Amino acid sequence: VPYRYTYPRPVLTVDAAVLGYLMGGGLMVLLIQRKLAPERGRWALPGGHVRMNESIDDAVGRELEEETGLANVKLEQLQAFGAVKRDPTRRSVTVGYFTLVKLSDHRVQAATDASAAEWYPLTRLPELAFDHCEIISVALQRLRERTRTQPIGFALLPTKFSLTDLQRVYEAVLGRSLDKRNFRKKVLALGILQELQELERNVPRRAARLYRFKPAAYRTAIQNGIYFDV
Amino acid sequence: VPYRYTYPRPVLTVDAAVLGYLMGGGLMVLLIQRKLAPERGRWALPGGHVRMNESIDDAVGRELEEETGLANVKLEQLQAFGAVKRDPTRRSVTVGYFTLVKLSDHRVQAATDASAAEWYPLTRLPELAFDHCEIISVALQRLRERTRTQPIGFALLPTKFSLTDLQRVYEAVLGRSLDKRNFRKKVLALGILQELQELERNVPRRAARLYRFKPAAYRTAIQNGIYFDV
DNA sequence: TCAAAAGTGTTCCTGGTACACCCATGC
DNA sequence: GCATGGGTGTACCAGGAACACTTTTGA
Repeated sequence: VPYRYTYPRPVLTVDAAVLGYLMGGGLMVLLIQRKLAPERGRWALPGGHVRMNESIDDAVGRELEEETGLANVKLEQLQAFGAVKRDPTRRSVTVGYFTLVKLSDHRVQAATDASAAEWYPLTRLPELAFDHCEIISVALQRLRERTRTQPIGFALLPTKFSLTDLQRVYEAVLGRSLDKRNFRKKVLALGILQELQELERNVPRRAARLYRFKPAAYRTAIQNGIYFDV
Repeated sequence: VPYRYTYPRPVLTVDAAVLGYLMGGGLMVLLIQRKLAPERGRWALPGGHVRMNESIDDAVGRELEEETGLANVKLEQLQAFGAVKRDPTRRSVTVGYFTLVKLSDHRVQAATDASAAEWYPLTRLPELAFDHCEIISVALQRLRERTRTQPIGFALLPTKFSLTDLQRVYEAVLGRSLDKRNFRKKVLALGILQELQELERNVPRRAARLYRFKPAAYRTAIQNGIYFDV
């Protein structure tokens, strides 16, 4: 039974830019290969149609899980993308979302409308469907703003990490190098890091001390925001 | 002829939170009274349906002009609002926009789907249709962030204004009072103000000097952003 | 002469920035 | 012993914050 409306309606979709950090590889984004038209076979952000009985926030979480297996991820809305020709085959409007995940936490796996799901480095993206390249660039912009007010590094790193790891994350996100001494001073001053009695293993140099974030202080920081001007 | 689709589609609309500043009255928002269902007779943000052959950015400008007479206004997107029950009568998703205008520049006039168009102070809003109250609060939040990076005062004030006028704008937006001497020092240091050989008239006190912004320097500031931490 | 707001500088202190050398480890 | 990154402290400077009195004008 087709659905009938007095006036035409654009298709409404949601898309998720899920970012992760690969040690030694920089920022990564999770892509799927489309199994269906339009843009069949091309790489794209996970996403899909909004159903009538779910909010757009719920829709993007569902689509992400369906297509990549990533579940229980809290996504933040970026904005709507509504250029007339963004989908050459029909009028569609999408709402972009983004989030940060630890690569180590998630083994991604293609499913439903995706024939593959893979992490790609932001610096070497394949040709993407629709305006997904623009969505990713808005996500990156948002992430850069976020560094000032949220402890983003900890969403991206494994539980235990060295201060150098953390600095590399910030350098990858901001796209510039930072002063080691000043970075450590500032990040330790936030008071959300706990020094562990543990060092890196199997490195061909002096092993770095490992840290983790203090869960309570970290939650407070997330909620109240921080002021971290690197 | 009704339009038919294989899957159901939410209605897609756009809404504009147009903010102005009234001397002595604080921040104002432009509202219309709805002439049509749903929410007929209730006050709401100007807005309406997105057509198939226009971008969402174009749609919001068109709707604003149609309903209030405000034309050639550059609106900035906030985000999409897509809770399932935001419109109790049907599934609809809206994209919120906002902009700043000089009250003095615009005589608003209701038209098409609006039976009235009026400025309301943000502090005394009537009961609003749908989730428009939330859209306004997101707009205000965005405006506060904007004070750091854009010379917002000048979008809201008449061409000639005193430094006290400008300070009142920032106080209204930020919701706190500012130190007069520090404010003047900082705002003059931006180098986008031109001192005029002209004073206020008809005030029952010492008249304040008037300023205007230097057009060239102002445009540069808009483009490159400023750093203005009041 | 009173009320009301205009206009004006200085001091203190915090916090950012720049900067170089020794240390520990694995090979 | 050498290459590699780990780890550490100081000095300078800019800019923010706090703060009070005199001036002008109209009523």
